[in-house]
Amino acid sequence: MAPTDLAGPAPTDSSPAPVSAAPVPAAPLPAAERAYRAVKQAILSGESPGGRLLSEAEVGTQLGLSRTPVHEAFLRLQAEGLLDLLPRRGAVVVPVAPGEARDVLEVRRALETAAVRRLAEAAAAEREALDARLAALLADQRSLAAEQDVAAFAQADAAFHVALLEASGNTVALRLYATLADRQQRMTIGSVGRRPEHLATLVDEHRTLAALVLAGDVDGFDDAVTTHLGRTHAVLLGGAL
Amino acid sequence: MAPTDLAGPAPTDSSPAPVSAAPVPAAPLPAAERAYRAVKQAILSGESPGGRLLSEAEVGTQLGLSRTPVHEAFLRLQAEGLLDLLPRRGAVVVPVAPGEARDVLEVRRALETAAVRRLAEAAAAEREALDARLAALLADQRSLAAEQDVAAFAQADAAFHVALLEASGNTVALRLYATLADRQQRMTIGSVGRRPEHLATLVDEHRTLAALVLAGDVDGFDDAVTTHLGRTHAVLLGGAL
DNA sequence: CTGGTGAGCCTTGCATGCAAGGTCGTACGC
DNA sequence: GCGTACGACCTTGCATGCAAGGCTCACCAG
Repeated sequence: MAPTDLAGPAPTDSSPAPVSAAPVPAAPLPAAERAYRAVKQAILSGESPGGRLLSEAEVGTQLGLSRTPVHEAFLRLQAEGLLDLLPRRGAVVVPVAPGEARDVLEVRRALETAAVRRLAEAAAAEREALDARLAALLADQRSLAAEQDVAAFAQADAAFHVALLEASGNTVALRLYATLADRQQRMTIGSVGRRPEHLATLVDEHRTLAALVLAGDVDGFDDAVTTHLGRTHAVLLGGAL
Repeated sequence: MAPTDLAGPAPTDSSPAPVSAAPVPAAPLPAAERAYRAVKQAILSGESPGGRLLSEAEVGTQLGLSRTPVHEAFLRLQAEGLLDLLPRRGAVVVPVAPGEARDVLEVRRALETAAVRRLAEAAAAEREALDARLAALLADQRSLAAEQDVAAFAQADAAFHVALLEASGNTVALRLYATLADRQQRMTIGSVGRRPEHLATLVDEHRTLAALVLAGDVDGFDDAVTTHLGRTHAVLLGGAL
């Protein structure tokens, strides 16, 4: 058994919270949320690979929770397309589909270009405010690229692209975009760190993208971001450039 | 009380399924699924307007279910962005945001154009197969337009656009697109039937779109679909053309 | 009349219990 | 040896019970 390893210590008693010595000062986080994050993390990190059969009781025991919050977590993950709930069988981790990388990249391109299109129609002041924000993010990326910290860079990269969506003000697009980030993380993890020497190239491309946004050049952005997304994927995943 | 009217007869006993005289031969549908559909329908149809506070017990009573399946339904609807769950308060129906129509339309345009772009790169045979399918859908639409059955036409219209996404083979995009349809339905319902005399125009535009897809003219499609989506929204919603 | 305080009611969070459904393994018949 | 049927186990579906948290409203003091 023991398909995954979601919890640390196995709780022998059923007390709700084992006192918790977490440094987080905030509320102890509801059980359902803990279950959700734990299972999602296990899936995205590849710890629970595609095809794995998860059972509520099993996960619940490992996390020291009852089945109820785990069940709810499974439901949420099914809605996100990460889990497939089989009626009376269990929950299987949906395997990454063969062409999923291409699918995600295409949608990201479409959403980002749409965001830039809206920005191009907005007041120049709005674009300049965004540009200032992007400049700050670029500075971070430059140092991360210099340190060749691929994991941190991946996060900074995501922040850059999300900033575009946020600035566009299209909340519907932003929500959809967020689910894509999860999927991409899942595809990327496990091969992170493949090409740290190319991170600087990605930063350069980000600078170019920022300039195109500021200029309101939608077509130029569309071309550039298409290339960029493909390269990002290649660098982080270690595929062909 | 009685904010919504989700159930028909009030079940006095707690038997799981009241024999059910439904003509559907399939399984009696799980309780959680029934709760989900009922609540979603109530939201999308506008029966439960934005801002309304729903309680699990209340809905459960109306549907003859316990709180558990209703709770699960609420969770799913929150994931879809239709419900906002307040920790110990209840669930409020998320109101349609002011710019939501524009947001949805932009994303639809982006996703559809992306689909056509991929189709344009695919084999011509694939486009021809799609074209045949679209032609069949167009025939349906023509008769529905003639009958000025706006509700049925709205469904046929959705089917046309979904067919494009399906044919592209981008399952990620297709999933995202499906959630958009829900939102658009919610914006549309309540004003359906405003401009039945313009349905023929929409059919014509669909024919044009189909031709552009067949020809692989991505830019032409992008332009045409942008106009078309705006007009569709206007016709079904009764706004300015 | 106004401000504050307390209790009660309402809500959900979560654990548990029971029952139904499915799968797999085994034993039996051929 | 092979096919089939039966049984036990494992899974989820859902109802229920208990407890915690928040809001509202009434009551009281000033």
